[in-house]
Amino acid sequence: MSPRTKKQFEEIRKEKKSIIAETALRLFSEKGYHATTISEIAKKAKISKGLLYNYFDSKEKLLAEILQNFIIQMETLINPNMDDEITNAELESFFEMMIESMKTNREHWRILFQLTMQKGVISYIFSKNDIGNSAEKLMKLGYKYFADRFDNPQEELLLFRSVLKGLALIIVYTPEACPDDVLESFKKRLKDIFIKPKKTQK
Amino acid sequence: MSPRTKKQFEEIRKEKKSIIAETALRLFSEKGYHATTISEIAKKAKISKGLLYNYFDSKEKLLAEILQNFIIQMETLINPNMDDEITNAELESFFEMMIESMKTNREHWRILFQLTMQKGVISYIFSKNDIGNSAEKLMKLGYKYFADRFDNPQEELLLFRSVLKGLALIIVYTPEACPDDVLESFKKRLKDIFIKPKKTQK
Amino acid sequence: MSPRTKKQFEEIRKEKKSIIAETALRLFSEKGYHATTISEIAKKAKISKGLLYNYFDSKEKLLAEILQNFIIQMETLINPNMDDEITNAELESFFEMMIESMKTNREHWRILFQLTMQKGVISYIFSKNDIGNSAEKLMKLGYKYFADRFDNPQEELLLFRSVLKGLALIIVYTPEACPDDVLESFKKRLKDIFIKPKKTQK
Amino acid sequence: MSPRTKKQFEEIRKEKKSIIAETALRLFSEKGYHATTISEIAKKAKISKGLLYNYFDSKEKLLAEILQNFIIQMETLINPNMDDEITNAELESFFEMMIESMKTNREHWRILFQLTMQKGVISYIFSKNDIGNSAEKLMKLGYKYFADRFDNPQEELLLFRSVLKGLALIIVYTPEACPDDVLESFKKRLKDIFIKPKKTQK
DNA sequence: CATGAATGAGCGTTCATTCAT
DNA sequence: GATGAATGAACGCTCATTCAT
Repeated sequence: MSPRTKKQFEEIRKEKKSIIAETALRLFSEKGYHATTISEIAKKAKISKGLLYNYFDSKEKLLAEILQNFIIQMETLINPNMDDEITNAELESFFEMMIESMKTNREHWRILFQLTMQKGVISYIFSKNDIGNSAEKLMKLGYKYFADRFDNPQEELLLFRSVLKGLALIIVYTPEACPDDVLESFKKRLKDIFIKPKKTQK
Repeated sequence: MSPRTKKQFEEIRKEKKSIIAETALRLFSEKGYHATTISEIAKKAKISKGLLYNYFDSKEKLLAEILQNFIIQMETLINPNMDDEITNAELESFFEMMIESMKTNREHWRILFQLTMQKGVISYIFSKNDIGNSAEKLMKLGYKYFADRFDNPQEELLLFRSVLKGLALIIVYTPEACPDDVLESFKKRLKDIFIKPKKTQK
Repeated sequence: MSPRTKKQFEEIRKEKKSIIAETALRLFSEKGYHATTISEIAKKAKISKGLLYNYFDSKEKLLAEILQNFIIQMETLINPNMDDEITNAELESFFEMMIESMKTNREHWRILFQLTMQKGVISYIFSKNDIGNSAEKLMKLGYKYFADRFDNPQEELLLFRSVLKGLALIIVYTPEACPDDVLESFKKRLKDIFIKPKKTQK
Repeated sequence: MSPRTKKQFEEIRKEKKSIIAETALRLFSEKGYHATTISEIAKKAKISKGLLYNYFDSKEKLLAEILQNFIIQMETLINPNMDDEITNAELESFFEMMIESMKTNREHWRILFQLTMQKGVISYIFSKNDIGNSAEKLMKLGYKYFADRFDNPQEELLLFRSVLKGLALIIVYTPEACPDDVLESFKKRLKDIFIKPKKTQK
């Protein structure tokens, strides 16, 4: 029974923090941020309220921290590694990754959707990330992608964004409405629509 | 000097009620139902909290009343007049009307989006309407529409729903991202994709 | 169509005031003073809230005024006309009158019971009447009555007061529990118990 | 330094809950249920409003919990152990226990009196107990008791109930009006009146 | 590290009272 | 005289947060 080493303590801390975060994630995504109480999170995570505040400074910080990693991850996904152009292959893999992410991170996406739909909370969280910048940059690259391939790039970009956003909603909120096989053929359909060779410069 | 007539009172009531409802509509749509307080609504509507309850029985009823007309309107829009089949013309006008509704009822749609994304609140309000039924019926008719025209109707229905949902989000939350002219050509694009003659029966 | 005379106006005022008072009396007695709202009284009396305040200064004053007459009436009932002694005949008629009053003024009595059972409200109302004094005086005379006739006057006075109070509760709150015929024979029983000739002075 | 044990917490809870309940009991009995506010109870109990709700779910539940034990106790008192008949000894001990209860549970009785005198509140609390049933059964047994002993049982039952009710009011609200010695001789007087041998069957 | 008792600001709501008409 | 819209203080209650242990 030697006293636990610092490392072990840290391990425990990390694990407990993770449990809390996951519990909160689930509750936030199900009931919404405002409708979820700290008491409920603590109870479901089987710890005391006091301890929760030992790990997270506030309810808002808890939310922020939960989304932090996910947002960073999304940022890298959104933020193409090259700065000048999106290739067909990149768009294709962007598709795949986004859909994969929606399927595996349903709860994060739900929270994100809720937050983007109301003023206030989100700004605080997003202010710490470059996600706004990344999104803007992506939009420009996207526009260029479509401009290089379609006669009406704005229209096509809008279609692209609509489909993706809508699909996200469906996957995240009514997954039973898009079983895997349908989703697979659906992806093909999307590729048929959006992935085209660049127009030849005359 | 003489007391106000019944008509005058009615006038006052109607007008004030309308002011309150509009203020609440705006705040609910901006900040979300839960994050909006009665105090805030009252302050923004420049009345006392007490008076609000002279016009609306509760916060929930206020929300319900705000959405009531809109939901009924949506229901008739969603609920096709014929029970067996959707024609090309009907789908086209459905498009048009939905997009028109999103543009003119941005705030109602925002609230609706928020509500559908969290358990609880919505059920009470929707329980009084057949919107669930209508939606289900529409889904079936939609499937039939695509089944009559496409080789892979499930996939096509998913595409259709995705585009519509996504477009709704964009129009409602970032209208600056889809100016009228782009939207017009976009509608044509959609029609090209989804409106097709029925496959001939062999 | 000559304009109404002052007298007529007063007549109308008086009548309306009476309607309000009666409505309030009924509600106070049924639901209790605190649980009855001014709005409810006004609605049941078919007048506006504002008008009610034209006739009564406040809810408390309304209550006070309702009880005023009744209390005065009770006071004269309680307050024996002679100052030195209660005769057998007087006690008998006191019996009769009290029971009669309970039967005919059920609602007033209910309010009175409620009020005597809580601090605060009652003091204000009773402070304007001599009912406290009268009661005290009566108690002394009562004691003398029993002292002149019974070996254990204190005990007998307690019995007397208990019976009367309890009977009041029963008549006022569960009148169905004492139909007229039972009540009649009951009165005889009471007289048998309490009405006796004075003990002869040795 | 080390966290409190479960036992310690239980101790604290129990004690504080008791303080709150006693404070509420006193205020309810003095001012009435409706006229007593949660703020007042909290202030008098020297805790915050919030804490009160840590111990009691609502004002109504607080009332219910305060009365719960007392009502159960009353029920067993009221509910005679045998189902067919009340004996002289039982009536005598019923007397004694009732009077004892009124003296020691003055505040509970006050609340009970108040509640029985207004519609609404009481029903909720009583619905959970069989007190209504018990009372009804007692009434039948009581009638039988008097029918077996007196020529006019209805009248005698009414007298019995009146005396008891009235005495309760006096003991509970003006205890100074019935000192112990008077009460003792009073009880004897009552026994003389009501306790008699059964009439012999002819 | 861990507990949950305790706080207090603020919530949705009610209602006696006032006042312009 | 008569109306009911309007007020505001106070109600019962909730909950993020703190802190003694």
